[in-house]
Amino acid sequence: MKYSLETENFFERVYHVVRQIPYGRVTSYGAIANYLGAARSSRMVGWAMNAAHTQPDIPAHRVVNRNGVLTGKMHFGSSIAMEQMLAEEDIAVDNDKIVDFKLHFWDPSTALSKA
DNA sequence: TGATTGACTATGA
DNA sequence: TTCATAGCCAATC
Repeated sequence: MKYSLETENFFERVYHVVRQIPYGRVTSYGAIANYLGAARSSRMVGWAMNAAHTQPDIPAHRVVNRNGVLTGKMHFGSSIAMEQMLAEEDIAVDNDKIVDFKLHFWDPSTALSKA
């Protein structure tokens, strides 16, 4: 079968960025999309994360929406699995939402210091 | 091939 | 401030 190199590349980029998320930090789909130059394609990041389940090294629990809400927690098998993993990284989660999200927020565009 | 969906975000009321 | 709608692009049905 045939894969779209651009799409595959996009997915790879998403995985790469997510892997760069340091311990105790989180980021948003939009931030990743923005770093990839697809700020309007934040949904594609979510789609990539859906496929990220094929990649065991993807800390998807560090990726939330712009409000810091664990929108994808249901994709971790357990509804509490995601917040538990975040709790292990000293990230407080209240009502499926990261406490002081902006303090834990990690912007790849800034952290990776794009050229 | 065409229509619908989706781990989102931004804007308007 | 909260709710509803539009836009985005790719994958799935």
